[in-house]
Amino acid sequence: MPVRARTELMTSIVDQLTARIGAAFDAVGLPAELGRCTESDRPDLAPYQCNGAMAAAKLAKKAPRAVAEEIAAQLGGDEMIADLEIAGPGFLNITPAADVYERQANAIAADDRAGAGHVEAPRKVMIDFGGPNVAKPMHVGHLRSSVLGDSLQRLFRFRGDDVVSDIHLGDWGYQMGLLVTELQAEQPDLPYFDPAYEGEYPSEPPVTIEDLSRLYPQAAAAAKEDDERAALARKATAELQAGRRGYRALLAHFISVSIAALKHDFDTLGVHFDLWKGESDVNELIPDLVADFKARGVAEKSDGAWVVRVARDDDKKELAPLILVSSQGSALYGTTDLATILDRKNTVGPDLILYVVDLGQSDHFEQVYRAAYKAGLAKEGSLEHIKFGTVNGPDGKRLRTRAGGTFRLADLINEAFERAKARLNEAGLGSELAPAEFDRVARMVANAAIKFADLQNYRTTNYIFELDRFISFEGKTGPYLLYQAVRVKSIMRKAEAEGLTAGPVRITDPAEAALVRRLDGFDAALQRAYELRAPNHVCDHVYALAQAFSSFYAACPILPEKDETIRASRLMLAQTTLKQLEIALSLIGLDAPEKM
RNA sequence: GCACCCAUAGCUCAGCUGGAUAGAGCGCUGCCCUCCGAAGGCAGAGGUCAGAGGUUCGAAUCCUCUUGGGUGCGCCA
Repeated sequence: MPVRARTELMTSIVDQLTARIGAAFDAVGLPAELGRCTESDRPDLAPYQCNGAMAAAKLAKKAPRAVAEEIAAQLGGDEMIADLEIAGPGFLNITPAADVYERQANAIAADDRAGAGHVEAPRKVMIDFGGPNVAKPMHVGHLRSSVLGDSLQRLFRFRGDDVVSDIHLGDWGYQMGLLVTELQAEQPDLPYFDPAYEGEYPSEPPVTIEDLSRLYPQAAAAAKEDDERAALARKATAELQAGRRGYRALLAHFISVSIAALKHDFDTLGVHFDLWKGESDVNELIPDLVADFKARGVAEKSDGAWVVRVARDDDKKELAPLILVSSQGSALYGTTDLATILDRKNTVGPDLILYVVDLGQSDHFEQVYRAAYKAGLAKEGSLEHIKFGTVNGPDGKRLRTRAGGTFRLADLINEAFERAKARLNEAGLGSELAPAEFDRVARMVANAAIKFADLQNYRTTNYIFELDRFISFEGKTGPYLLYQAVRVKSIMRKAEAEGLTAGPVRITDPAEAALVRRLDGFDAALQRAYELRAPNHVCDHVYALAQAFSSFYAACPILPEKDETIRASRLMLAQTTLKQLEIALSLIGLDAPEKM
């Protein structure tokens, strides 16, 4: 099959109509962009609409209805349009010819991407997951960067970009000094603390992940209370960054222990990174970067520190300068971020970097981006902060444990898993599946619940975490979507067992046409999600598709249908729906089992 | 104090570059399984889109102000 033919076939009905109506606008001397069609807001009147005539009225210096009539006259003999009516001030209501749906359905059925297109010019895109900290266990905030970032990496990759994802661990600052000194207080005899020690350090880490998650809060609390304790940690931080051997060896252990634990959590969620780099990886680049910034006048001295001024005249409020080197001589968060941009420029060469980080850090990233542009480390506009809101409890405040502490991500994942198992047992699935398979299905359900609940909201929304609602199999939830996919799979299995095969789509019922329209909207939904970096548009589409299938399923018998042609057609619709469902689900990180 | 994010049905949330009668889920009221998975479908009630101005043929959407909430604001990350 020639590629060009497929591309031609895969133009959505909306786009085909837009092209034709655009040409009609062009023919009467108006901009073709006015021909843009959309699915109708009034499906009771017609399935598609175009509002261009009203926008054209000013340009054409005519009444909008008159423009609409001219366009309608242009489109008189169009074989794709069965009916075109002018309504209200100048709406064009368009009903496509009956065979349009059939042709489109068959094209989508034949396409292994189920109608989804590619970006026109693929780019190299890096996705920065905003780094869990080595010292601290992941909390619910990390759920959002993980789930959102993962969906974006899947979406961008699917659309054709060359994506490199990086977890970007927080493994370098003051927190590390806190950890080192806290461990020293507990186990002063370890060789890492002996400056005179010259031998090899043990290859076995001196701590477990449990030790780390105990030591850090302990140290942080102590340092908050006691300035001397804090000073000790600061000194250790400086020595670590200066390269003190024992401390660097300890850091390597902390990182490897943390990565092992993080990998476990991320594997459970089904989130994967190409790179497990961290802040400490770019330390070597900092001295030259700082020297370069000073030499070129990008950085200047201010109150004993070296800063990069990033304020702009048209700012509504003055943005504080980015502090490159503190008055104590140490590198800060922003310095490391700049060095990371340099590192990525040298090793990956991205056209675009997306930072999936909560919106509380907006100012920080604005500073870093401006400094990077100013210094020529990145092209203006090539760094984007993909910001997101908080996960809240039922009280509308940040989600906390009953005791008031931060909510650990691992606990949340685990709780969802337990609830999913209980629910599946109620449904009698526990006795039907082998234990390992049962757990696998429960995991899929739990992840679907958590991920869909998160992604169906627009990124910046602060949403309330209610596991009861998310894990429900009824309504707009992840488990419901899995159920729909599983139901279609069951039909396809049964069809295969009975030796029934799919055939060309023929539209015999309004529910079939509605399903085709929904299938046909796939690419538009993906484009919107891609452009806005907003997977909630993918969620909307999957849910609408699942609903359209359910309506179709209720209205149109598939396997029981007596007419062979119609049965084959409906099987084709079911098969195509399943294909698109599975692709769409994969883009939000969900995976449907065979049975549940 | 300043900046940013937000305010839409009883509750939780959508709303694509401004378009007709503002949508979905939960909850509520009715129907629909001798038939493919009813974890479903169909129908209905429920809204001054926080408030007030403005731009526009047209505003939940854009601008200004007010009220109410969240977050951040020079040497933590």
